[in-house]
Amino acid sequence: MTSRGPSKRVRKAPAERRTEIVTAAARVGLTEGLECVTLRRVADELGVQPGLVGHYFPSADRLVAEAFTSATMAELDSLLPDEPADPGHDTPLRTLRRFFTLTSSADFDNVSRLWLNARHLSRYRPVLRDHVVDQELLWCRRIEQLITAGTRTRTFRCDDPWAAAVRILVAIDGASAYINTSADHRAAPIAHMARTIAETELGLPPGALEPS
Amino acid sequence: MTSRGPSKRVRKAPAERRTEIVTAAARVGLTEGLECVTLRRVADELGVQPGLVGHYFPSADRLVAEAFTSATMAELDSLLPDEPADPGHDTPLRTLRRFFTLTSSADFDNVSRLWLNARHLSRYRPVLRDHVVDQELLWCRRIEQLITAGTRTRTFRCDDPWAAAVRILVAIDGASAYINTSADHRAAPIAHMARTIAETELGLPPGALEPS
DNA sequence: ACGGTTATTGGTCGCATGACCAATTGCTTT
DNA sequence: AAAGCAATTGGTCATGCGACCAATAACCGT
Repeated sequence: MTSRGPSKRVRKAPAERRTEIVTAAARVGLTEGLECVTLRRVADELGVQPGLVGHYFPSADRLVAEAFTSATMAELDSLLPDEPADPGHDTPLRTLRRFFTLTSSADFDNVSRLWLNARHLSRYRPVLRDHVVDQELLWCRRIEQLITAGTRTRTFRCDDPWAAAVRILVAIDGASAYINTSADHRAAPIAHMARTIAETELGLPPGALEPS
Repeated sequence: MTSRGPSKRVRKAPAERRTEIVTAAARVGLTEGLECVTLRRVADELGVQPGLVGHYFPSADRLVAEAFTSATMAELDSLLPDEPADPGHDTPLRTLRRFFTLTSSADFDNVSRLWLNARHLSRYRPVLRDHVVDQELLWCRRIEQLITAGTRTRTFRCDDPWAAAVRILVAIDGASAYINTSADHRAAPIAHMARTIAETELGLPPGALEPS
């Protein structure tokens, strides 16, 4: 962690410090929830005085909003890299399969919690709300692109890639709505629902998107 | 509203006062959000001192949890009355159709917000969490019963009513996750998704659940 | 009519938050 | 080496929260 000492003062370039703050805030928001992203909490995450965080973010709302964007942006890039590294090997089918494997894994739980968190908090915080809407559209577009690509290679059959992307995300968000309350009874019917819906939306045979 | 006067003291039977408090708390939770259900807010909703609310709810957590249960319980009873008033006229198909009409209407928005709110807050509040799980199962069972009834009259064709009920609710919850952030782009593909899924789950022809 | 029970008042306490600010000190430029 | 800029400190302030409690007054049974 950070040194416990009497706080030797460290001076950094504003840009660097700013991203450092946002990154720390994103970490807190992802693991503990966005309501824990406070000036004080982020400050001692960095071993710094609360006033400093307040200096970079005169309004705490912006900090929360940027923390959310930072976290979800990073997650999206890990789920669906914008440019596939190896176009020959990373087919749309393979990428989508990997996507469902990842979003079904327990590592995605904190991300589910974050989305739930942000969508609720958007009720009270307009700034956050704007960021959430942006990210929702971004995620949706990223999936749409993937579907469109797969349609061109005849892997998928889909008339309206945008609508398909929207519906796939609805299924994922619906399933992850229970992340904090999951009763075991519901687990089974839910587990593969998003994957199944995706298969029908894309004209794939059942099981085509199961992890290989 | 309540009188503004120097608060003539009114004494009520404990049971009555208690339900009065819970009802007021439910109203606040439904319209303003569960984080607004505070001792003070509920107290002046009733024109009463905060200490009184604290007297009936030594832990504020229970108040929030009971407010949620009260609100969702009432809503469920209005959506799917436990005993159909007229068994000859209220067929399962009709009831389900009405259910989708109501859940799609704007009057349901506050309920969607409440569920989203509660599911997120459950992350931090174990007592609320238990109540949410109970209500989730209750809503699910109520739909399962309806499906089972419709299966007996050969209206629906469905092997696993429980799984069908779960998936229908996932679709509804998925769609209502965007209640606070809805970008218009997504509105169209989402609108009828739950209804469509229900139709396929129950072996109904497309449009069978559209409002008549 | 009266006394006792208890629902209700009206206040206090400690804590956490965001906002704000003067003083300090590290770094860069001259 | 000196000066100036600004990143950083370390504190204050008002607000809203839950918890707690002694005093009060409304209602009941006698």
